[in-house]
Parts: sequence; C-alpha cells; structure tokens
Amino acid sequence: MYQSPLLQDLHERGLIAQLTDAPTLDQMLQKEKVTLYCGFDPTADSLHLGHLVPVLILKRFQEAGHRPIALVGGATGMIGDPSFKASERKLNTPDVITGWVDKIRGQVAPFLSFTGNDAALMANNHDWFGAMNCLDFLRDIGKYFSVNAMIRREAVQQRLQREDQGISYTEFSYALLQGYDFAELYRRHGCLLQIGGSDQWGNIVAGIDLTKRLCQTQVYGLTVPLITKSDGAKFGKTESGAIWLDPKKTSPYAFYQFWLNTADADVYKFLKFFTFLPLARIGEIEAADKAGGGKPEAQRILAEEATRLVHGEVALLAARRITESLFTGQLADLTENDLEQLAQDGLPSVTLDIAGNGLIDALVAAGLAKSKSEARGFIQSGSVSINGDKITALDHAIAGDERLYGRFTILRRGKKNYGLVRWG
RNA sequence: GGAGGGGUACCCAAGCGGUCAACGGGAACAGACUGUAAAUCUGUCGGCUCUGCCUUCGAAGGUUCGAAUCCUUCCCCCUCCA
Repeated sequence: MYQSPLLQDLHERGLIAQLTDAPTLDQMLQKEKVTLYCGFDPTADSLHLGHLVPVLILKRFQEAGHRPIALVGGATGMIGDPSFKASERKLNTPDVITGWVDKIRGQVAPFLSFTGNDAALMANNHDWFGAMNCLDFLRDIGKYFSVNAMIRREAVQQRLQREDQGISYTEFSYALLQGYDFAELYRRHGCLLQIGGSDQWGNIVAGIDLTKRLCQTQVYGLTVPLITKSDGAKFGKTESGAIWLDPKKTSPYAFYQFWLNTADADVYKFLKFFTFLPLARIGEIEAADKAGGGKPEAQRILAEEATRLVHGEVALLAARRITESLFTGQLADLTENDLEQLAQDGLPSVTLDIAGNGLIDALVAAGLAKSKSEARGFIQSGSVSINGDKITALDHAIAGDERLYGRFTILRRGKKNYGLVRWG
C-alpha cells in the first residue's frame, strides 16, 4: 500500500489514523530525509502513557533516517488545548509551567538521539511566542484564521453545544498558536511533517494551512489513533490513577505490572503500538499463544519490552524480581536479602514503629487502604493477607512471628496490591 | 449592564423542611471462578474511638425544635439580549 517501508510498517501496526496527501508524503519519505515534529504541552510534571505512542513514533522516524523535533509547549501550555476536552482548564502559573517544561524535555530526550546525521532537536514554542506582542499576533497570525471555520471544528463543537460549558477566548485561540508553531518550525528547521494524536488533527491542519499562507509551502500531517481498550475503559489508567513515565510517580514495577495485566483482546495490538518488535515476531507470538491454549505469553513480552524501552534494562530486572518474588513461589521462602532487594527495587514500602502493630493502621500506612474504614472493609471481605496468610480479624495485631527476620512484613490487599512493612 | 437557568459525593443524576451520609446509573475496589485475563454472580463504595458519634449537598450568615431543601448576601458556570 505504501512505498516507503516506514509508512508501510506504521500502517501495518495500526498506527496511522489520518494522513494528509499520503502519496506525496510517501514518496518524500522514501526519497529524502524529512524533518518532523511532535508537540508536548506541559500539563503535568510528567508525561503519561498517552504520550508514549507519539514519542515512539518520533523514534521510529529517526530510526528510519529522518530528523525528529520534540517541541515542548512552554507557550501553548500557558493557554490549554480545548480539543475534545469537556471543560475549560484552569491555568497554571508560569513558574509551574516552566518547571514542567524542563521535566518533559528530560523525559522525551532519552528516546531520541541527539548526535549524528539525523540528530534530533528540542524546541520550545515559548522561544517565539514569549516576546510576541498581541498586535503582531492578531495581524500576522489571526488574520489567516476564519472564525467560521474554527467554530465548525469537531474538537470545539462539544464545548459549544454543551448546556453547562463554554469555551473561553483563550482556549479558542489555542489552534492559532499550534498552527503557528508549524510555520515557525518550517522556517527555522525546514520541518515538513507534524505528528500527533488523532485529537490533534484540527490543530495540525490549522498549521498546514497557516504554513501554506505564510511560507507558500505545502507541509504534511499524520495522526496516530486514540488508544482504546476492548472493554471500552480509558487506556492508561489504574486504580491509583494515570500511568506516568516518571519512575518517581509510577515505579518501574507498577509500570511492568500495568502491562502484565493487559487484556488478551488488547495485547497483540499493544505489542504493535508500544514495542519495536518486528510484526512477523508479534504474529508468531500470537500464533503460539493461540496454539498453546493456556496462559498467553504476550503480556509478559509486552511488559518486558515496554518497561525496557521506558525505564531501561536495570529497572526491568528489578521489576521482574519483585514480580517473581510476589507472584510465584512462596513468600516464606524469601531470604532476608531478597526482602531487602524488594524494597530497593521499588516495591511500595513503609517503615513502621514496632509499637504500632495494628493491622488496620499498617494497611493505611502502607497505602493499601485510603482510610481505616476502607481497611476494615477489606479485612472483612477477606482480601487482606500477611506474608501470604489471609487475615479476617479486625483487631489483628501483627505479631512477632509475622515479622520476617524480625524486620519485614509483607501485606497484601486484593490479588495484586502489595506493601512491604519495615519495622524500625 | 439586562433577563433566565444552574452549582449535590470520583462522574452523571434524583431529592426541594424531618424517616438523608443523601434514590438511581456508571466508574472504581473487594470476594467467588480463573491465567496477577475476559465474561458472570455477590458485596463495598464520607470519616471515626463504628448498634453510636462527627463532617458533607458552591461560600458565609439567618429563619426553624429540625435545612441539601426556606430567606439574605457573596462567589462561580451556562444561555439569550444589550
């Protein structure tokens, strides 16, 4: 279908949602080195799983010999993208956003190579918007946008149609900023392609139009599909919230576990999205799982590949050590060193005073229950265990023989939520 | 600036003087079954020193024996008009 191996691969992986002028872009990617960009707005102090696909696309392009630009939205982050958002965002302060910009820059960087022929670039749109005055903005950019067209955009329609929501002029203007980014990156770096999530289509098209008018050049856009799960639930969320790329916010162990728990119906698709395994290999995995009939291997492979990609080999090994210790074999078989290692590897742990040995308090302290009421509920429903033994007494006090080597107690809530108590 | 509508727990959404910690749905969590799946069934779902007590229905006051429900002021959101 596509001439260029890159587009063909993306297509077969299901990573292309929309594409402008596919035939021309296809030829171009085959013939020459193309500079492309993807923008990341600082909306939090870390990127999350939703950002991972576009980040990996930049990497895929670079590996195919093209030059990626990671644009951090120091300016656009001040405004807030209204695309498909149900409600107006609250503005963050400039210094908060500046801090986030730095973190996000640091998170994207490891995925790309900044040396050699196809060296990636980092950009920040605050560099060109920071000093722009509003008359220039309105005259040089605003003049090219038709409000008629802007309000017809699907991405803002739901905000206009909802009874209890509106959209501020600030957010409404967002598309102009992102549009101008494209033109500016073309001018500065010859950037010809923008990629983004499918929710960004409208903003990307706005940039293509503006670049054509300002620079008399045809540029292109490519969007990746919104990641959906077979059960309709939102992708990338767990009980404890979003899965972040920052290991301080989501430990490599939790990250690994997230992938391990992928539904069968999604796992082969996610292998295509989130790993660099060749498609043929993914096909083999799927075939083997189907033939095996038992527990599929795909989740484990996905967890390993994705964790290695984001957190590296060392963190992956740590995540695997915890997983193997907790989910296979007997907890009682763990040596003192093993337990020490678990804490170091990032199993959630707390240090408690030996005097406070009530199970309910320990559950709350370990973060396994939000409140004592909740802790009681868990104990009553039989979901709590100490070192692998189920406990049902509400007033249970953790006894001496439940402190492994006198120092550790492993608490479990539900099937897969663990906490390590260190007595001190 | 004018007129109207609205702010209820994670989300949606009832309630409109007592029986309301607040109907119902969704999400989430837990139990059973399993493969640390899915589907299904069951339970939980403000807090605590838990047969009771405390704090919640935008905020602050007030009326009342008693308020999420009535009154006053304020804040915020939406729609239409100017």
